[in-house]
Amino acid sequence: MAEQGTQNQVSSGESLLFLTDEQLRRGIEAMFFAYRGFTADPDRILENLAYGRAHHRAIHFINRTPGTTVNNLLAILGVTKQSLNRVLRTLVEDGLVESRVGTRDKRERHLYLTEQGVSLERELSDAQRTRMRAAFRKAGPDAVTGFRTVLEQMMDPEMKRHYLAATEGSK
Amino acid sequence: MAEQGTQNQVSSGESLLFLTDEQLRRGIEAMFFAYRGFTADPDRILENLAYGRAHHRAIHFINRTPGTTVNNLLAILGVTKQSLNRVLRTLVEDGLVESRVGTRDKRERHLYLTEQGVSLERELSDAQRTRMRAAFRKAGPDAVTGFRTVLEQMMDPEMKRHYLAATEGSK
DNA sequence: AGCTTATGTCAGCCTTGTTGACTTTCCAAG
DNA sequence: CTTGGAAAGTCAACAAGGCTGACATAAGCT
Repeated sequence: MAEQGTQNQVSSGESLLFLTDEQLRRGIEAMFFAYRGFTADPDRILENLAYGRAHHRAIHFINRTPGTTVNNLLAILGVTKQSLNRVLRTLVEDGLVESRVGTRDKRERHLYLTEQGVSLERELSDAQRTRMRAAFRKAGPDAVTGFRTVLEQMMDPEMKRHYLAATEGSK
Repeated sequence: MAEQGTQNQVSSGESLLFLTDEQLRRGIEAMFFAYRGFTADPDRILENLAYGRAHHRAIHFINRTPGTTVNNLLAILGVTKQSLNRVLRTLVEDGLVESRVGTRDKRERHLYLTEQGVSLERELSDAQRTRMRAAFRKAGPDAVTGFRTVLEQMMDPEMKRHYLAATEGSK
C-alpha cells in the first residue's frame, strides 16, 4: 500500500542517499540478523534449564525494577496476564522470584528476585553483555550513540516511555 | 559467570564511558523495545491473513534472492527444514510462492514469488520501511551509519556472511 | 452496598519451533 | 552400472509461548 517509490536520492535540497529503499532493506535485515545474535547467548544458557526467552525477559525487568507490580510488568512486556502468569508461576515455584503482597494496596503483588534469581539474571545478562560490549568496543562511541538514536526512533511511543523511565540520569 | 565488574571507566588510557554495564543494559533494552516496534506493523497486517512472522521472513528472503534454494533459505533463517517446509507448503498452496525443480540439479527446488506473493511482500515491507524511514530520517545519516555498524558487530559471523552477501556494491 | 481494579487460574486454540523416522529423487564416484 | 549419499519432502508427536474467554477472589473506591 502507498508505494513510496524507489527514489529518495534528493529531497528538499538535501542528499538523502541513506533513505533509499535499498538502504532501508539493509537496515531491516541488519535488525533481523543482529537480533538473532543478540538472543543467541542467553538462549543457549536457558535451553539447559527448563526456561525460555519469556522467563529471561521477566527476570530482566524484575531485576531492573525490583518491587515492580504484575500490572507494570504486563505493560512493559506487552503480553497477556495469562502468558505472564504462566512464566511467573514457575519462577516463584522454583524460588527465583518472590511475590510480596503490597503494603499500601494489598491487591498488588510486588516482585523481587531471590538470591537464586539474581544469580541466574547475572549469568544471562553477562552472556548478553559480553557480546554487546564486544560490538560496542569495535564500533566505537559515536556508532553506539547512533545505534541508540535510531533504535529509540524505531520504538512505539509507549515502549519508548518504558525505555526512558529506567534511564533517568544516566545519559 | 566471569563477572567483568561494573567499572569500565578507564582502560588503556582511553575513556570508555560508553562501555559501562549501565550503558550496556540500555543497549540491551533498546534492542528489545525497538525490535518490538520493528515487527509491529507487518504483524498487524499478517494477523488478518492466516500467516505469521515465519511466513513474512520466508517471503522477504525469497523476494530478495529470487530462485534461492530451500537449503539456502534454511541456512539464512536458521530453522529446521520441517519448520520451513510447513510455511513454504502453505505459501505454495496459496499461490504466493512458486517452487521450480532445478535445471542443473533436479533435486533442488528454486523458489520464486508469484505476482500475488510480490504484492504481499510489498505490502509488508512498505509497512516496515515506513517506520524505518521515519526513524532514519529523524536520526540522521551519521546515526544510521552507527546503527548499522553496531548491528553488524552483533551478528554471528555466519549470519554476517548472509547479510553481506546481498549487500555487495551498495555500500 | 456496589462498581472497579489487580491478580490468579482453568480450558482451549494457534503459530512456530523442535526431534525422529522414513521416502523419493538423483548426482557422482567407484 | 551400481551404489552411496545429498537434497528435498512428509508424517507424527511434542513443547514453548503467544492468544481468547470465562470466572474467582480480594481489596480499594464511591
